[in-house]
Amino acid sequence: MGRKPRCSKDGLNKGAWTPHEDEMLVDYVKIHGEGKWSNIVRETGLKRCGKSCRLRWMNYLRPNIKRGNISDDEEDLIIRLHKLLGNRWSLIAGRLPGRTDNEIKNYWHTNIAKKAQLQRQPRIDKKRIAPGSPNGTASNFKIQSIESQCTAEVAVTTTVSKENKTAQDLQDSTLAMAPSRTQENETSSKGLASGDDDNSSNIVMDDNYMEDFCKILDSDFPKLSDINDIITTNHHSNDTLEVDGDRYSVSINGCSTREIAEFPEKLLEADWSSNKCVQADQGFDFMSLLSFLEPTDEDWTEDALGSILR
DNA sequence: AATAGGACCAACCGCACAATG
DNA sequence: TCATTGTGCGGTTGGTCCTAT
Repeated sequence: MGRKPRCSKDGLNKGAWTPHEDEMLVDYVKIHGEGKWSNIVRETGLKRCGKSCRLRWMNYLRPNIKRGNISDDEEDLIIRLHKLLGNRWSLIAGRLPGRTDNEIKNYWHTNIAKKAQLQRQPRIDKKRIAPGSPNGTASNFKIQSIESQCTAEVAVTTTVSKENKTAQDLQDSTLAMAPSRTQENETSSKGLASGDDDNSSNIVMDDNYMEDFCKILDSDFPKLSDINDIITTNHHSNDTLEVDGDRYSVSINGCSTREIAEFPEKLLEADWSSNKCVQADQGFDFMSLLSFLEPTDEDWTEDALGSILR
């Protein structure tokens, strides 16, 4: 935000750390603990900026840093977590004791990404099918994007179909609910599509619920409990989703809202505490999770869940 | 033995965001 | 309310090591 990087101050060392510098940093942390990195320069005379000190400590000097090759199990976990979390290296590293985000990031780029490239299929970039017939009798608006992952290209499609509103109306209203996602995250997906979605579930929502629901699904890390609340609160016995008297059917990635409703319940039932992959009361990337499961072509079964919990 | 190219990884850079004055 | 500071994160760079020719 317009602030000059402190590391660019004159007189501060850059490049590889010397053993003496390491020693000074370790001594400082032993006495003062982690944090307050910018004080180190003032208090020790170490000619490194705070950021550099933090990085050196976190990635190299910190106790319990695990050195050596990434094991097969660790690689497997990295791939799975990357499926779930994307390039959130610090979160991934948090699930791998002794490994740093930098190390995992490097490993990903030098090993796993390379493997993935070999397996990569021809890519279809964001595809957008414009609204259909202007008379609005059918809603044919569809956005489809590709979730590019290390071993598979998975199309993730959010679908909302309407029965008595013009396609453009629906496009305008629903896109307006979450304008940020498509701007900020090209690999995320969102869309509206035509409405022969017979698997649609039985949900009635008013405007507020619809808005909440879309906001949650379109956030980067919707909370399971939030999704669950919205869906279960509005789950009724008829076959449509109603907003302002208009009827919609909703599906995500081809899954009906009933399946979506069951999905978080199953996730909540799962023993997240033992695998620490994703905590039920924390955020997770719903779309990534869907795309992770999608290639298995399975329902939301315990087996499918088990495959990511393993 | 020399060297070019690739692989690896530590460190840097820019940005975002929360805290603080 | 706004500017500044501190911290953390992901992307990128560049130095070093390794390997093939």
